[in-house]
Amino acid sequence: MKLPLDFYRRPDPVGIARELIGKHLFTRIDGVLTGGRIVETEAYAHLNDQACHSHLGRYTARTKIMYEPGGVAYTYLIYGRYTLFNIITNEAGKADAVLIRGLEPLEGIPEMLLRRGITAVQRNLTSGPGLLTQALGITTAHYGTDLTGNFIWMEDQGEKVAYEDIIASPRVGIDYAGEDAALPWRFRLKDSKWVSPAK
DNA sequence: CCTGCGATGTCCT
DNA sequence: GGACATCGCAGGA
Repeated sequence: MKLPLDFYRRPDPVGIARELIGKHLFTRIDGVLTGGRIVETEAYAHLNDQACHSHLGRYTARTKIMYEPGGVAYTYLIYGRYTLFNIITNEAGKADAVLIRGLEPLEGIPEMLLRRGITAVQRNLTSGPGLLTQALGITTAHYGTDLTGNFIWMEDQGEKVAYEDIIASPRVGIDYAGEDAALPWRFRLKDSKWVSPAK
């Protein structure tokens, strides 16, 4: 079933990031269904987390969507070439987010290969936050997209992932966050080949 | 207005 | 292991 707004509008982005492992992410862009199983996430909290774009209430053109009620997409361009996809969680004004970092491709694989410009189903089809967005057709144009709508959504397909099968470790690429860089808020499905290659 | 750089990935050595 | 592409945004002037 499609994850409802209630799922997103809760506190504790860390718990939500963990719960999203084993859920499914779908897009229907230009009428084409693509999607897969989420195997890697990271949590970003508006409180006491220097790595979070909304840290200290920072409110800019880029971060304003984070202050909406949970259940919308936060997309942004990184390094001038990759779009990263986050879900916004919590209630309005409590700007938490979860970054989706790894996906096991399941649905619409031919279209995803086409978008990625590769011919074989291999790890770099959807392993990595900048790659899965390409495969799914997510761009900065999807900034603010309703995650319970018909373009981007998540589903619980009934899978129960065992606690010990989810590996928690420090987040990637946030050395600037000082001691918060050590927080174990990156979650990966154990033994999945579809987690991002990042250390 | 101007400058520096990032929640990355790829290619080269 | 290291260089670097490429551009919107953040922050300072």
